[in-house]
Order: sequence, then C-alpha cells, then structure tokens
Amino acid sequence: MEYNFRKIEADWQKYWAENQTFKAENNSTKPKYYVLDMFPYPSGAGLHVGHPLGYIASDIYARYKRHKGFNVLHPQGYDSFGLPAEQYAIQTGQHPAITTEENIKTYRKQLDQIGFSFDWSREVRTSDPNYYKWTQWIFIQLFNSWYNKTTDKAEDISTLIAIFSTEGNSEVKAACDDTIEKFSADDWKNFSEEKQQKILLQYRLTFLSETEVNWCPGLGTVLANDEIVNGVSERGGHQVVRKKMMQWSMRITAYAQRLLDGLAKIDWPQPLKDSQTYWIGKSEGAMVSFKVLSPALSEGKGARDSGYLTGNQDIAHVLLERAKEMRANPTQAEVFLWKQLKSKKLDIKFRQQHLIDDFIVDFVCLSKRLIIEVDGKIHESQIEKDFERTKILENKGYKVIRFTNEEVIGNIDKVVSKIIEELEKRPTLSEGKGTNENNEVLPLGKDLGWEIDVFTTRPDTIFGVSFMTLAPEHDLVPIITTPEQKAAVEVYIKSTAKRSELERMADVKTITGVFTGAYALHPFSGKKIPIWIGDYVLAGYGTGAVMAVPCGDQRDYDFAKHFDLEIPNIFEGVDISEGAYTDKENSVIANSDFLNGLPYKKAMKRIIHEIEQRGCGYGKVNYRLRDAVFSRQRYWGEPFPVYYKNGLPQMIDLKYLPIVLPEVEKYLPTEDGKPPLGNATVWAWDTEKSSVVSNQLIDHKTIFPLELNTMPGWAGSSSYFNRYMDPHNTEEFVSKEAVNYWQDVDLYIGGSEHATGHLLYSRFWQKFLFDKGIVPVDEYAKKLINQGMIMGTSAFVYRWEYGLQSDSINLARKPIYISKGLIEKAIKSGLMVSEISEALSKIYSDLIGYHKSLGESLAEWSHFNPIHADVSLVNSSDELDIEAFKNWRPEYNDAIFIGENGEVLPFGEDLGGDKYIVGREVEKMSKSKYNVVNPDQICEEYGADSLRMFEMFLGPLEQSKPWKTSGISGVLSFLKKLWKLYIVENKFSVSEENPSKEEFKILHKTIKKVEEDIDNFSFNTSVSTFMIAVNELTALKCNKRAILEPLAILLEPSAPHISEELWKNLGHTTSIATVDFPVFEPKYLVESVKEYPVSFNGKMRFKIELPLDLSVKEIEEAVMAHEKTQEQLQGRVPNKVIIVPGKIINIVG
RNA sequence: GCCUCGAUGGCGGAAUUGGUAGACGCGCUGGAUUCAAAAUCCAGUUUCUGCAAGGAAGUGCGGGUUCGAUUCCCGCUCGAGGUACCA
Repeated sequence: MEYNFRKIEADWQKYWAENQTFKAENNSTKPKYYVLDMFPYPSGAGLHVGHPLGYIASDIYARYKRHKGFNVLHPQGYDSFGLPAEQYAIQTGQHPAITTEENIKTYRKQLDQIGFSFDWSREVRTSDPNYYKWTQWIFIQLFNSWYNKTTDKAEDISTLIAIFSTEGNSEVKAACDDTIEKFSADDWKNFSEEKQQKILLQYRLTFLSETEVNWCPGLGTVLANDEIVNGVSERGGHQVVRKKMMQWSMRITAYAQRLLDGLAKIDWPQPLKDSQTYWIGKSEGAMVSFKVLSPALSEGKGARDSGYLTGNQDIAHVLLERAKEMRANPTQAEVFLWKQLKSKKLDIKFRQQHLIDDFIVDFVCLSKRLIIEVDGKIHESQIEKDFERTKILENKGYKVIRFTNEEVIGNIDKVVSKIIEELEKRPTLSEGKGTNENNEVLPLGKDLGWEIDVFTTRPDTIFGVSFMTLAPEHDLVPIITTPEQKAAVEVYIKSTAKRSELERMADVKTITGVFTGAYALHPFSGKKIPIWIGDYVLAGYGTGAVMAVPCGDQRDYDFAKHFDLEIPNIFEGVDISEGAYTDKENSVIANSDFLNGLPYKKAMKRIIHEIEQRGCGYGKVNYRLRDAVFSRQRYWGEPFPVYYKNGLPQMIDLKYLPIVLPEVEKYLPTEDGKPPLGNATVWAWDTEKSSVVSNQLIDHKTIFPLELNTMPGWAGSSSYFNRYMDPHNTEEFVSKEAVNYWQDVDLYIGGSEHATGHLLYSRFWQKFLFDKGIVPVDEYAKKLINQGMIMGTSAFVYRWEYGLQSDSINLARKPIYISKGLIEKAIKSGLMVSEISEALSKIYSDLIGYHKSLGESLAEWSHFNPIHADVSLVNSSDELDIEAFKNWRPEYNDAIFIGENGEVLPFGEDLGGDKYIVGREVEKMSKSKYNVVNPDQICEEYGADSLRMFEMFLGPLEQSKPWKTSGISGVLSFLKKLWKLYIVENKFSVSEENPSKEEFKILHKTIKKVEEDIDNFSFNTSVSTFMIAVNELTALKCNKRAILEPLAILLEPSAPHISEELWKNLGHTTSIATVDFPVFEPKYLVESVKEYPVSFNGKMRFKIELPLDLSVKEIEEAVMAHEKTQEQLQGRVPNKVIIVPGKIINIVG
C-alpha cells in the first residue's frame, strides 16, 4: 500500500467541496475565530510558490483553531479591479471582465489543489456589482458625513447644517479646508442653495477639490503616492508629473491622530507600525506669522522714491481722503463695471478706489492681486506715467488690466469674461492686513500688509532666526521680491522648476537659493530678517516657508554658511562652529530675552504662550499625511454614484445602487481628454423616473452629467473583511447580527508592502464605519503578520564570448556554453583550463592555436557571459536538461555544451556521464528572471501536503528566504515514513495494544511542542518536531492506535489530505477537521534522571547522568568525584562550583 | 542621511526566561540492497589537529557585563526593506 498522494489529495478536495466542510455559520455556541488573508489580484501569470506562503500559514492556524473548538471564519476572494486587465483590454480589446473571470478560474484551480480550508460560499470579488454596490454605498456615507473635532468623530452632515443655521460656522471645529470664510447663522440662511452646497463640500469626508496630483501620462491616470516608486509609476515605470486637477479626495487627515492612537492597541509588527507612524508624520510646534516689511523701511526703496509722488506730509491721510472723494464721484463706466464686479456672478471680493501702497486704483481684487483700471479722458495725457505706475505695481506682484470707457459701456460681457479669465490664471492669496475693519488703509511705513506664516517644531529657538526661506513656488515670492532682485529670482525659479523630482532627490547636497530683497519683522526682537528663496523648502509641506534657525537646524546652518548669513547662537554652553546643535531634549536656551536659561520643554511652553498672547501665531500639530486622492481616470474600477447639478456633485439615490460599470468600445480616454467612461453611450440602469443614458442622468426629464472617473484600487479592499461576514446580504453592507458576532479579524496575514496603502486606508474606513455605528470596533484586525518574500533561485548558463568583436574568428561560430565548475576554475586562475582547451579543440581545432598565440590569458581573448536559464530546465542536482534548453528558445537551438569534466556534450551517443551544471543565484522570484516555480508542478510531483509542509519548513514565516525545490524531497520522504507507521505487511493496520512509556513520551512531547509552535507561528520548527516524532516512532516500530490516532490530528493542520486519509483508515466515517486537539499531559514527560553537562569556565567538557532529586551538595560531591573532573582540574582546586539543579554544572578554576 | 530588520556549517535554518551551539532537512562521502538504476535503509559530515581516543578554536568585527553570552550593553562592518531636504 503505497502513499498515493495524487489520489488521496484529489479525493479529499472533492469531499471537502461536496460536504462544505469549512463553511462557517454566523451563529454558533462555539467561540468565534476569524482568520483572514489579503485577497489576491488575479493576474494573468497565475500563482508561483511565493504566493501561497501566507495562505498556508493562515490555513494551518485556521485548521488548528477548529480542532481547538472555535467556529472559524476563513474566507477568500479576489481584488479583481485593477490596471493589468485594463491594459490588456487596451491592447487586445478583450473586456477586462472576461480577462478577470479567466484569471480567477486559474487562481481558483491553483488554490484548490493546495487544499485550503476556505469557506468559498463567502467569496467576494471587488469587480462584482453586488459587491461594489457597497463600495459605492460607503462612498455615499462618507460624502454625507463631516468630522466634528469637538466630539472627535464623524457625524452626519445634517448636524453640521443644524449648527450653521443656528450659530454660523465660527465656533465649529471641524476637519475641513482651512480657507473657509466665516459666516453667521443669518449669512447661512441667506446663502443660495448653491453656495450652501459649496460650503458643505468643504466639510464632507469625501470631497471634490482642485488638487495637485501625480499625473502619469503613460497610464493616463493619477497615482497615489504609494503607487509611485523612485519617481516613476510602480506599474510600468512610466514618468509621473505634478498636475492640478479636480479630484475626489478622502479626508483621511481627519483621522490622523486616531490612526496613530489605534496602533497602541493592535498586535501588528513593530516595523509596520513604525512606517505608518512615520507616514502620518505628526509633529508638534507652532504657527508663527512674520510681517513683511515695506521696501521703504527695509531698503529705502519704494514707490515714494520713484518720483511719482512727492511731498513728505502724511501721505496716507491725504490719499485716503482722495480715495473717499473719488468713490463718491464715480464715472459712468466705473458705476457700470462696479455693478458687475459686486454681483455674485464673480463670487470674489473687489474693492473700489482702493489704496495700494501709494497709488489709488479703480478696482482691485486683493486675494488675486488683480487691478482693473478704467481709463477716462483725464488719463489720456498721462500714458507715460501710467506705464511707470503699472510697472511699479507689477513689481509688487499685481497684475494690472486696463479697459477704456468705451469698452466697458459698449461690451460689458467681453470685459467681464476677460476679468474672469485673468482671475482664473491668478493664484488665490489670503487678503493682506493692509486695511482695518472699516476697510480703510492703514498708515504706511509699518508693513506691507503681508505676512509669512511658518510652521516650526522649534518655536523655542525663535530668537535664533536670522533669515527666512520660502519655497520657490510660494505665493508671496512674486509680490515681495524687490525690483533689484526680480531678475535673479526669476532666473532661480526657472532653474528649480526645471530640476525634476528625481534630480532633486539625487542631489540633496547642492545648496541653492536667492535673496528676494525683502525683509520680515521678527515678532519678538523686532529685527529685520532677510527673506530668501531656496529649494530645500518644499511647497507641499507646512506653509512652504520656514523661519531659519541656523544654529539649531543643519539645513539652515548649511544654507547660512553657503550664503554667508548670520548664525547667532542661542544655546547655552554649546559650540556651533562646526554644525547646528540639534539635540532638543538637552538644549538650554540663551540670548533669547524671556526664554533665557529655560530647557527645551519649558521654553516651548513659554514661547507658545507668548506667541498666542501677542497674536502672532498659535500652537499647532502638523501632520505629514495628506488627504487621499480618490479619482482615477480608468475604466476598470468602481463607478462613482455621482452626477452633477450646476457643477456641484450630487449623490445618486441609494435605491439605484449599484451604478453598474457601462460598456465602452474603447478603453482609452476620449478624444477630448475625458476618462474612458466618457466613451459610454448606454449606462445599464433604467427606471421609470430616472435613467442614465449617454453619460447623463435624466431625472424628471432634466439631464445631468455623470461622474466619469472611477475609484482607485484601494476602494474595494478597504472594508472587504467586513463584507465576508455577511456577503450575500442585499439590504445592508453587513447585518448587525453578523458583525456583532464576528466583530473583527483575529489574525490577518499578508505582505508588508501594503503598510502605507491598504493597511492604512482600511483602518481609516473602519474608524469611519465605527463612528457611524455600522461596525462595533474601530480597529478591524487584532493581530497582523507579514509573511516574508520567497526568493527565486535563478539558474545561469555561461556563454563563452570568444575573440574580439572585430575578429573574424567570431563569424559562423555556434554559441558554446561551459559548465559552472570549469568557469569557476578558469576565473580563479585567470587562465584557460586544460579541460576547456581540449574540448574546444574537438569543436573548432583552429581556436586552440588562436588562443595559444595570445598567451593563454583568459581576459585577453575571451570572457563568460551568464545567461538566465529557466529553472524548470534544471534538475535538483543543478544539472541542465540540454535537449530541453536547446528547444526552449530558437537562439539556443544550435548551442554546444562543455560539461563539468570537459566533455563536449551533444557529440556522440554516450555522454560519458558528464553533466552540464548551472550556476545559481538568489533573486526576487519573477517571470523575467525565469526563476518562478509553479505550485501546480510541485503538487503534481510531490503532492500538496509536501508543498504545504515544505513552504513552512523553509524558515520563519516573517523572514524572506530562498526557494530551492530540491529540499522538498525531505518532506516527501517524511510523509512516506509517516504513512508506513500505519501499514503492516502492506495493509493498513494499527495495534490496539497499550503504548509503552517511551511511546507516550514521544507523543506528548510532540503535542506540547507543536502546540507551542503553532501558537507562536513558528511553523518551521513544528515541521521539524513532526520529523523527529516520526523518526523516533519508526525506530521503536510503534504501530499503536493510542499513539497514531492523536498523531494524525496533530498533523492535520499542516498536512490535511494525508491526515484525513489516515483518519478514515483508522475507522472513522467523518472528517478529521473538527476533532478535538490531543491534550498534553505533563505526567508523561516527568524524568527522574538528568544528563548534566559539566562545564569548565563555561566550556562544556563532558556529561554526567545524575538523579534529579539530588541536592546541590550531593551533585557537587558526585561531580567532584568524577574521574573526568579530576582529569580536567589536574590537581587544581576549583575557585567555585556553580550548580543549577536540573540545568547545568559549571566549575570555575 | 534617518527608521526598521538581519548576519550561526557547503545550503535553508534550530537553540522560546543568559545555561550542552549547529536540532530538523537539503547537499555531500562511504556502505547495504539491486544484474543495473530508481526507491529504500545504515553510518559519517562546523573548522583545525590527530591513525585513533582525544585536544583546541568557533555564532559578521572590536570591546564590556557575567561563574557562563548566538542571547544583555557599548562601538563598528556588511546586507535587506521602508523613507526621502517634513522645518
């Protein structure tokens, strides 16, 4: 009776499927246990042996828990939306759904033959409308929610509307867009519906906004930060550029603090927690505003010195009077235009007859720095002066556009559209503080009304500020730059814009920057602080500006040194001549007025208090985490349940969900640049009152455009684990009963590459769903394990490259491949080895003379080129199947091989026992390296149980380790040996005799160890334990039921097929799957004697067997009396004898 | 640069609280069985030294704590992964 794994495995896989052995019930008297795998993306390449590693580990654990009396949920599904299927569709026209369906079939077949205990009745696929209905549903829930910072949770948007209509928004603490204007309850009520919706959109947890995104032209879509590797797209390696686009975003930043806090209560790997913590990037500090000084005060250069205005009376006063007067007496054209500018149409604030610096302008939009002048008759004689005035204003960052009276009166629409066009081109700035509450211009000479806000984690070092640095893209740069510096600044900005992200990354050391000519006012010391621009300051982080403290920050220090700026020292007793002092915990502040003598923590407290007192800033926590962009310009993803009304997004009613992905003819963007969904003419959704046709929602005969973007890859995977609890529910995402029963995932196994993607987004969604009362816990996975990567062992053949390229000897030669041993020998000596020479002379006799004439030096006349050979062409002894290799690819058809012993292999009938041995190297398993090992082949050749045990046996689950198929034979022979224990005279038979003490001891030490190992996820050592047990039982010829029956149960989680078969043959009629795990009984392991190791000065020298009940004194006597002890001591008297009873004896001499 | 993890025979790895370093498996060597091969079984296999019994050294490198360190501490080297001027 042979161990016929092929038949056994096929039989049991069929049995499990037919009997739904692993179907989990949503109610049970047993305690629940939820074991989850990261569901796969079904790629066209199928599985290689690296993929199932984590699945095998989780399957062992799931099966183990079933034996331990748990109701186990162990589901599997497919993350089936994604780029490869879409790329394939673009190339071939095949619908991604078909490709995906085919790939899933392959995956399922491959998974099934490994014998997983998945509950397939709960399978989910993210691309299935019945599944993505709920992804769309969660999106709508997010849209209908805002984050209340007072209650610290997400709430329905209706609670926000209630607050707005009773008290306005000034007291609302919400996670929202920072730039929202303040309004009162009355304002709110008076706002148009449209305006109200616009405001609400800035508070919603998923919102539309113009964001700078990573645009990948090669893929025609935006990418998330974690989809970009080294500045290029993770998939395909295409170039990525920054681009502003209207995009859906998810307000994950609202949860930044809770995402950090939650890490403390989950058992996840520390490195993964660290990378999430770093990604969230919390830093505590303060926002500080620095006033920008007017050029008049800073450099003595300003408008007044330009000769345009003269006189030294109180200019401001005079000008203010004049402005008032002019406002009171407008021209007809001015009145006409003012009406337009004031109307809600432009939705932006303009001022009339306003004072800018020393000039009165007709109209100005301060937040856009746009001045509109209407030229009447009076100005006609002043063209030259106006030109000069425009120049000065433009130097201050204003754009001046002029219209004539005739233009304004004659074609006001054209004028307005020109203004709108200009407005759209200009960046929006917060209005300066150049005016007081009555909209009157403040006296000049104080400041320009501009402030530079900086975020700093070291406000305590504020007295060390000796300059400021702005990012080149900072909004204020064009405004504050002085005319003298304008050219230099422009050149600098151009040069930094040219430097790509990659270059900037590669070249961190080069310090570049330029002075703007402007100065800021130090809020405490009152000193003038020069304002610089430098590309070490990033526009995207904080405010895009820093207060530079060269004595406390190395980058500021380097910048100061490079441009010879002041480096004041504000640390007590610290030398900063060589570099900045960055040890904040141990710093004591000096030369800093009221902060003198204070250590870091006290100084921080004091300065933040002072900053807030003076109104020049406030304490602030800043996060590196950005809101997650949620739009993709793809076809193969979830459609948004969104249409647009007056340009504002509206959620499609829940009753119409799912919004099914429409058919398209082409999967590329449309000709006018819309996403692929723009190609859809018919949306598969039609009801009596509403229907979706031709990209439009028709509701009561009104036509609205639909959202044409689709959701990103992480949408479908962010809550799939909850859906497994209740996958067929058509009424709810998950029922209360189901989610209250299963609660959360007890064990989650998957790769660490998802640390800052899926594993962060899914925690965010879970917290949101928790806030909304949909799920009962706010962390979905109690324990997470990252399985390590399995590396491939690539095989190389060595092609002999002979002669120089120009050499005629190269021509008409067949490629020659030389075996690894000979290559190594040749490379080591640097000379031609005789085996190769002789072989070569057999092939091409003329070659020998050739290389001899060159003095036999290898390097001079040839070298060896390693070439990847497919690992399936190599056997377990690294021997190449020459015929198969030659047939593998056409270019190898006429190859010639020189074997390990120097024989020319294809010649003659007898190969003389020589072999071609390949070289080996461990690399990442990948198709392009021809080192992937297919699990199907392994199952066919060695069986699924062998594959399962071998994958575990390779090493610790979390480590990356190389795959070498040859090792699997050890596991197979173990299974054969195990099988034989149950066989007597070629028949299945066990003895009913009572086991001996020794046999019981083997069994129980195995139970103990295996239990410990599985509990610690140390599956590799549990395999060893089984091998030891089987070896020992074989040695005892043990054939007793009382030992072999529990052994089968112990082994079931790791090798389920053989265990089921043994169990059946032991006379059982039902599956072994839920049989109780054997109970460890310590009594079988009690010993009466111990073989003590005896060490001398810590080195073990010999062993001595002693009864365990001896006292320390008796042990010492016995050891000292031992002849070997005397031999070691050679008459010396030991200084000390250490005895740890039951453990060790150490004699110190 | 910073963060994290790691380094043990020819190879994968074991040693769970500081207590016999190298379990278990692969590979290799020798033997049995066989006409032969596969399969199977037995013995050996860290290094150096020795015919052997034995002896000595040894867990990336250099120090330290300890009766005793692969394990703990300090300082390095190398490798893998993450991150990238985060103010």
